[in-house]
Amino acid sequence: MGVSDRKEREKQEMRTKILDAARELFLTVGFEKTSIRSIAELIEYSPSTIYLYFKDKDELLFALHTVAFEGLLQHFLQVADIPKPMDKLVKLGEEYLEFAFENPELYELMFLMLAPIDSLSCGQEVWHDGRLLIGVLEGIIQECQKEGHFAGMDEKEVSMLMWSQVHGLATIHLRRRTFMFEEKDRLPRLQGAMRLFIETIKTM
Amino acid sequence: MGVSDRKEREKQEMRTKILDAARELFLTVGFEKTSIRSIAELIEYSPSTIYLYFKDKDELLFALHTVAFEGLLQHFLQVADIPKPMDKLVKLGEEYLEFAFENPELYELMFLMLAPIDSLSCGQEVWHDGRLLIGVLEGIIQECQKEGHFAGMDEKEVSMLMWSQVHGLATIHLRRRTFMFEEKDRLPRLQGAMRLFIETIKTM
DNA sequence: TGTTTTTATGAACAGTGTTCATTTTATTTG
DNA sequence: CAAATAAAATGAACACTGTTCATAAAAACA
Repeated sequence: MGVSDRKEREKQEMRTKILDAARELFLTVGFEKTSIRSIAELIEYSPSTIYLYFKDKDELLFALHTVAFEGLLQHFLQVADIPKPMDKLVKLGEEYLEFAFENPELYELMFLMLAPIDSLSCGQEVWHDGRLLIGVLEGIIQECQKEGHFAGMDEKEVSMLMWSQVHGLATIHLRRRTFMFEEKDRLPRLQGAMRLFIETIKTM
Repeated sequence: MGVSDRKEREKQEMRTKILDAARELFLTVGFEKTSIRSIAELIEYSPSTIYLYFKDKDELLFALHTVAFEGLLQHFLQVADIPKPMDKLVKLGEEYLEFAFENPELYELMFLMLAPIDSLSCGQEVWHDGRLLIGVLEGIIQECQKEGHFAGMDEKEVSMLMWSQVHGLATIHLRRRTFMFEEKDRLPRLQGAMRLFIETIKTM
């Protein structure tokens, strides 16, 4: 039956059509203001149609989740051809922050939002994308260890230290907590902290 | 006129009554599920009454904001009688994480939520509470510098480094991103990273 | 007591996510 | 090709949300 094949393909096309619209609204008007109804309007279907392709809004968000991780992975792959492992590591951190600042809505989806994770009954395959990125980080850390860095340290702990550091800087900024400081101090504080961090791990 | 005095007092009592109810719901059923209507029901007033005492939901949230910061400040004051500045610093970080883990909803309000900050037209007095805490941190860092630590470093940058580090750990955990790892790995990873961090700053 | 000011309310508005009976469209069968 | 069946799309409705505003109750003042 060639028909059911086409049906399956059309179903997939509709899913990506919805996803694309969701992503567009998500990135332009922000997450808060992206409603099922607005997505439906953009693709010129009724709101209820969306529920034929996605269980609920969280499942829709989670599908975007994967798209977002692929974006960050692209950034990560740019470090591959850097020869020195420690330089790789530094560049990785910088790429991470760059992605976070340039794609705040996607970053929110990946590392800040609670909704799509709490609901989705949390099967382990949900975390595939995230684990991949952590894997890249830990791989580079192990390369560094072969060159004598992070001696006697667990690469899992080192990766956690580094991830949480850049994630902390990213979220403080994305959640406007730098507004606490007068404007001229904001960027220097962030950049200064990052520089300090880089200097520190280089000596580890 | 003793009357207007009493009126003012009653107005204040009503405000705290609303705030207490909001806080209770906030901490029990969570932020997402705390609605104006549910607050009104708890204090046995109509929803519209709340709007006589708070401009909107964000202003209400922001009032809780201050309450939350006072809670963390209490934790911070516990380090005052520790003699060595570096021990103070370490304890401060541990207290910070303890507060975050024990009061996830308050932590969210203070450092994660966007709503009460974006709306409130952001007068500088809004940040008073946060600046106070950063002030405590920077004070202790300066004490450390007098003992030879963080030589040649800007205490603003060091404080940013430390804050973002513990904030990063806190949010990764609070936002369930540790679920990426198998269960037995989660706490060790967090604690390991924190231990590494403490060891590192002790050598700075 | 009558008037004015303050305080509280219920109804309504516009929005949300979601469900479901009904209708439209597409496919298969006689 | 026409009728029966299966699939897809929809509009109306439900139960929420934050918020506003004219009206009603209560308190303060004259």
